[in-house]
Amino acid sequence: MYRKERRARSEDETRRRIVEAAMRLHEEVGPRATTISAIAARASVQRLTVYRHFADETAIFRACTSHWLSVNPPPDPASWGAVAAPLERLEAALSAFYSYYRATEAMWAAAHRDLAEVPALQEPMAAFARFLAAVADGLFEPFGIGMPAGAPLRATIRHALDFPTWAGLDRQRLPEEEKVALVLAWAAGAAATQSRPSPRAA
Amino acid sequence: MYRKERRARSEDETRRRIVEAAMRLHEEVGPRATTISAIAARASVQRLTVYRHFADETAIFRACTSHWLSVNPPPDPASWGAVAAPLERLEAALSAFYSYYRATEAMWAAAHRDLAEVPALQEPMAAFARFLAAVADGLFEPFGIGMPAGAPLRATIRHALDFPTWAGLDRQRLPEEEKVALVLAWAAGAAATQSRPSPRAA
DNA sequence: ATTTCAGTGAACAGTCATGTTCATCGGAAT
DNA sequence: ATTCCGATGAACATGACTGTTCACTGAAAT
Repeated sequence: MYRKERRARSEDETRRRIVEAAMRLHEEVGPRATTISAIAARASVQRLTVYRHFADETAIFRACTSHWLSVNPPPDPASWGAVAAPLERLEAALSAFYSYYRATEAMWAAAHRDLAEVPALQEPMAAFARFLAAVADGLFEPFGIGMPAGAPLRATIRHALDFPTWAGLDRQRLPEEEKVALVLAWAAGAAATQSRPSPRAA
Repeated sequence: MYRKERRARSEDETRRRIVEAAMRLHEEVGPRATTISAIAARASVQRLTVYRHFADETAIFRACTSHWLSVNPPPDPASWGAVAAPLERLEAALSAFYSYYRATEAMWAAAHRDLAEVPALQEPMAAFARFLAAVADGLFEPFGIGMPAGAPLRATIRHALDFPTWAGLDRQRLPEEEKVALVLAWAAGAAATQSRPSPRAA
């Protein structure tokens, strides 16, 4: 029989080169504008070879996403799990997310931009949104504010964790520490509104 | 001579139809994906006719932008100019912007999404950003906080005026009044940090 | 030495958009 | 009645990408 060893390795090498090329293009021009031709050229591989390794663009996409996430893992909630004080915990999480966003800015910007046009992007982005929601809950809970009253604080935390929020503050040229400090101020303000009753009956 | 009267009117009619078609397409599929062919089809006009009326896509673009802005004028700072109390003034402005954004959501989302890929979009968007900066200044000033100290509040107001901020809060399903209330809470929190000194010397 | 097969290079058909030319229609202006 | 000219419809060349076929190469595996 034919078991192939070194052969399989060089095969994997080619595949890896294709995935890496696709990844860099997703980052540079966005997933939407990334053509199979461009991937092949960037990987120094024949276009046909790409087709041989991946059935369709979605398959390339999946490979890219998981590879990229393994190289750029999002912040781990465990890293601030030990911090008991709610504000410090929030600060730790925000710092982690904001430096993550700074490091991976190009990819997140591209992903958000092309979200509507690239169906294969929607599942992973939705998953990340669920992750952010869970993180927000984990940061909100230690404040010990009940849910109808805590809604503003909860919404503030969730908003702060979003990439577009970071990007918006970054466009204002705020350095990372000031972004974090600003959000902490918002949280303080939002927490203070908890008692403000909605104008029900006049 | 040939002065054309009714003729000119029907000519303008055609032009108007083209601009309207382009506008609706910009809103529906985004400026980037709007092709001249699609504009012609939508306007029930021959493709060649579009070329006759506009030299290049940029020309169509300019016509669209100005027409759209005349139909959808952004909030006028004069409408809250009379409100003296800084917080109420801020509230009035935010309400105005947020209902404007709700009404024109599709276009703003498309514009922000395609900003990088459509050069003709960059000038008008930059102009709008300058407008927002001016509005932010006008809302910040009445608080009477000096500039080094007031930076967080100023940044908060500017952030709140951005379309992506509105869109992010909207994705959290906050109704307009709650968005405004939330931002007011942030502003209160940001204003309260004005005295916090930065850790200069240890 | 021979088999196997990933990758090559070239070609082809198909889709969609661009920008340009040309002869022609038909209503408005004279 | 005749001229003007905006709009038409069809055609053509161009460029980019997709997906597929085919014969071929060359190195790894036997």
